[in-house]
Amino acid sequence: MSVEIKISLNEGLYQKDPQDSDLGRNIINNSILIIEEFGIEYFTFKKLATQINSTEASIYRYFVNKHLLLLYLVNWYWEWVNYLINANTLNIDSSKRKLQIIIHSFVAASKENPSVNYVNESKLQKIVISEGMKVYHTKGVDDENSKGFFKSYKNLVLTVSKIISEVNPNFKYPYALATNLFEMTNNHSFFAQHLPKLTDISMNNDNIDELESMLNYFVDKLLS
Amino acid sequence: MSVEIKISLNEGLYQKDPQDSDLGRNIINNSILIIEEFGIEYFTFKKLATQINSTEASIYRYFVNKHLLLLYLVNWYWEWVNYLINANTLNIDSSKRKLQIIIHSFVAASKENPSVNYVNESKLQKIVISEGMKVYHTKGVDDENSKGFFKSYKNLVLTVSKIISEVNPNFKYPYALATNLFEMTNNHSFFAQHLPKLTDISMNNDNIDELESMLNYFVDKLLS
DNA sequence: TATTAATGATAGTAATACTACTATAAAAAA
DNA sequence: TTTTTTATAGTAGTATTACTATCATTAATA
Repeated sequence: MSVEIKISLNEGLYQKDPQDSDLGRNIINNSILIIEEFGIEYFTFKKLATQINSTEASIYRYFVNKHLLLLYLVNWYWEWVNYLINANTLNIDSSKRKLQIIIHSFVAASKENPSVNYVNESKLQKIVISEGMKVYHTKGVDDENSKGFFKSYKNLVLTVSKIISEVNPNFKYPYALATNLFEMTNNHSFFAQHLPKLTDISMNNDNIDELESMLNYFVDKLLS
Repeated sequence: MSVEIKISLNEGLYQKDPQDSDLGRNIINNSILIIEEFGIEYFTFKKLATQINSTEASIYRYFVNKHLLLLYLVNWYWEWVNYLINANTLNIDSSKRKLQIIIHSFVAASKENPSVNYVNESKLQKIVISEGMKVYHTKGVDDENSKGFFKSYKNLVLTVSKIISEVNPNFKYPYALATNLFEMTNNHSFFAQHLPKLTDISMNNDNIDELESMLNYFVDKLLS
């Protein structure tokens, strides 16, 4: 028993929809595995082709280059988190509670039931934490932004900012706080693991409670 | 009349200290210009060599690769901001006021009097805003961290966290807030220019007041 | 004057990031 | 059924990147 979720993404992100073929789904699936393990710098279409017994040329039919492939994956994550938030706040009345659920979704997205079998959500979250910000820190942002490649992120931020404004209509920075919550989640996950002197949370194994507490504390204070 | 400031950086960052020779200073100076204008992806040692009428091989004598060169530049910035903070808070008694000065230093670092003639601080700040986070979002972080390559950042965060704790000794997240202030400064500078839907501040020309106000507001609320 | 250090000049290599063209098998349309 | 289209694989080739190595030249130092 599984509910099929079709995540639809901006068509400009790919040459050919990878969700529509075995090879495409294989590309998604295995690029996540390789990037998560070795990082985006190491990752090449050649290595991916070898791993899935295909060829570079075939992969290029799906994605223009590895940057666009990464952007596709990160967009997928943004859409997925947005979906999670909508699903989990559907029957909640309290805006404060909604915001707690949002924070939980940011932190624990990868703990949710996997919804698409060719996407390892847990590894994808790690990619977003480690490589996510690279998709917009390029000289091509403005161009890509005009093509709508960051629409999913802006949507997510809009969703969250609305709830923030419901909690406190006088708060002057709902967008900045929404963005910051998402970025802080990812940054401090990363810092806890790799640069612990830059954070207060300790995150051995997979204990994410501290991070969630901190984000809730920040939000409570700022919106009080 | 100028006060000479020698910024000393971890020796592992370079093969040969670029501050000690004309070629070295030329490398620093021109790499800042190229990276600021075209981004780190476009930047290569070959292009830099052509621009300064030198050779790839000569540049490799100073830096192992472009990643280490970028890390050197970003370290330089971290040290410089740390220096600015120390200089500008020296005779200040109030911790609250110190924190305001810190925020001002983060936001307006590039507006300070230039201190080293082969470093364009204004362009370096833009590099840090656009490319800074890439220096630690790599698979080599742990290794580089163990060599002390992020010491300057950790130092900066330590300095700021101490002041935060002075303002409110009960605040549980001084390190995270310190880091977040620095990262938020850079992120929202970038968002204001390229992805305005992700922030509330509008930053046409070089009006940085809104950003500074926001950061002060966040700090006040969180530490109250 | 001999020695060392710094830089330049040149060459070469493996990997990356592609593009192009052909072949073949399977699916869809005629 | 035959034809056509589509999807993928296979192969080859190119410019650029990211280096490494070697040797020559010049300037500074002993």
